[in-house]
Amino acid sequence: MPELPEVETIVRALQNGGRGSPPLIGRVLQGAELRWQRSLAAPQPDAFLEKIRLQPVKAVARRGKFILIHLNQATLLIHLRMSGDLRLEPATDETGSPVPPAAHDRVIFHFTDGWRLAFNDPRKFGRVWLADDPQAVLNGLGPEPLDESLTAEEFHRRLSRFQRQLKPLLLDQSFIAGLGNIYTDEALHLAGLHPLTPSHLLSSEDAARLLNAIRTVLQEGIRRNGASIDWVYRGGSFQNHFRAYGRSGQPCPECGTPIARRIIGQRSTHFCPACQPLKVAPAGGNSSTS
DNA sequence: AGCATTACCCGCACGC
DNA sequence: TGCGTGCGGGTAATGC
Repeated sequence: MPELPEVETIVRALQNGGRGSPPLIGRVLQGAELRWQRSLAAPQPDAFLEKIRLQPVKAVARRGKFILIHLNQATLLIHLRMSGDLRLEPATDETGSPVPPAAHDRVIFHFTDGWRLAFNDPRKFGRVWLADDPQAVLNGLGPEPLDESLTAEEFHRRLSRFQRQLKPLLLDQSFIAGLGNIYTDEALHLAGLHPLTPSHLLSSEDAARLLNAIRTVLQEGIRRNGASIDWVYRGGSFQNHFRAYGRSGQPCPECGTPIARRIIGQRSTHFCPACQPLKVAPAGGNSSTS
């Protein structure tokens, strides 16, 4: 269920407590149960289990949509993909009897204090890595959208570098890290840009407006603890404030025109045909004759 | 050749 | 029951 704001919400809960759970920091790993082998991307199960044993959690962080759990010697990386979630909870109830795993718990980390971190993932798309150097897994990710060091000028240069449709480009994690289907549609609507606009046609003003829109929707998503949609409820409330996503046929909040929906880049895409007109390539230009 | 787009795949649950 | 859909992303094929 994660895009950047949902992952950030989970990370903050593991850092400071929240979402009904205490902090993760400081607990010491005892071991792990691999209930679905393919949820572990690397290394092999035996090496994985041996290396996490008695490792303390020193810090929790996020990069793009990845959750980073820094241990003493290595880093656990978790990607929730479409349906993953994490639960930190006691492994036993008040009477001391073990609490059975939930349906779809794929990996369960056990701590020496009797607590456990369950990686729950109905669709089995999520993955867990253990890496000496997290950069080896994260390599290829584009810039963090909320990082101030990404300037409007640099963003414009990056957009100009490709001739790609905005929607698939913003979904490409090597272009910018953390956006998914919801926040991309929301940002394009807020910026007034058609999802099919070729990226190199954006003016520097367009680019600045788009970067601001991306930051605005991500920050609002974080402020509302993410969005909770489909059957997986996580406590966020951003779904009650969507401008375009999931609102096909309903009035655009800006102009009242019905929101359109079409498939772009294999993903359902929602936009206002009036507020987000398609920018066209300048007429004239190349002649094909020799 | 090289980039951009499209097709397909991967489990599962839910609504119609 | 059957079918369409989905907060993601990798690989392969096709197109320009």
